[in-house]
Amino acid sequence: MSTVRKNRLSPGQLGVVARVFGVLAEPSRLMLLQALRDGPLTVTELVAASRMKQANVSKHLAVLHQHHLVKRERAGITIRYEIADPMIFSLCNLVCCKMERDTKKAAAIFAAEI
Amino acid sequence: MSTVRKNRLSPGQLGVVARVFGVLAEPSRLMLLQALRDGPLTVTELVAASRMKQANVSKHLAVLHQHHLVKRERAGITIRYEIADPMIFSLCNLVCCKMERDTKKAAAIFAAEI
DNA sequence: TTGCCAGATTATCATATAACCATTCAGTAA
DNA sequence: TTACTGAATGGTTATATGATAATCTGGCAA
Repeated sequence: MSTVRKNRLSPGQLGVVARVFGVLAEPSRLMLLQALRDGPLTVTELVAASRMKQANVSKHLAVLHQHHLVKRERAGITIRYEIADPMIFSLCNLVCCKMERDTKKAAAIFAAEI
Repeated sequence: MSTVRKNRLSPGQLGVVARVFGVLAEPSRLMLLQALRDGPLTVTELVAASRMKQANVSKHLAVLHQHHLVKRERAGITIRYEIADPMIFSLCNLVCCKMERDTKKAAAIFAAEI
């Protein structure tokens, strides 16, 4: 594992990585992922949870599924989506912690100026 | 710290997180970050390393700087950029490891692309 | 079969952004 | 001051992506 840790990535690999980040670069999709954090949900439930139109939810779910971030499973007439890779939450936590650091830093600077 | 670990994020916070992912969703910017991995570089050096036009490099650096992913420092007539937060590499490693896992499942498709 | 419902797909519009070129700004030296 | 150079900025074009409405599909029940 981790042949990537030392070596540089090729332009092609960078493209793939960028693509994954691009999938996460949408608040609507992050909201859907967050809604799925406690377990699988159907599309209808996600529509209710996100206050987005059904077509919109469906499209975002398609993008997430395409990049293997969610799994789908038929349950009778409905379809249940669930998180495919908990790594997503590690990613979000890293970014959130960074946000907190930046905020504290900004607050400290602000306080120092007064 | 990590008040974020349990709670849901507000739409506003999701927007900020998405924004950071959006900054990383560009192969050109990832390439610049990768080039900066071993230490600070000037804009000219980055232009050479990335094979991009100077204006393009400058704009991407501005985006990275705006989101506190790189720091800038004047050195006489030149400006040296450097990584502001090594967390970036943790992010990339997570995504790369995920790629490796996914690739094992569909090695043929990925190999064809390279 | 028909009707219904959950979900996917399509078409269209608007917005966002990257690449390129030319220009401008800022720092240094003569 | 002027000339030179590294870096930033503006404008334009092309492409990509998101939101919405309307339509289509596929499974289930009567």
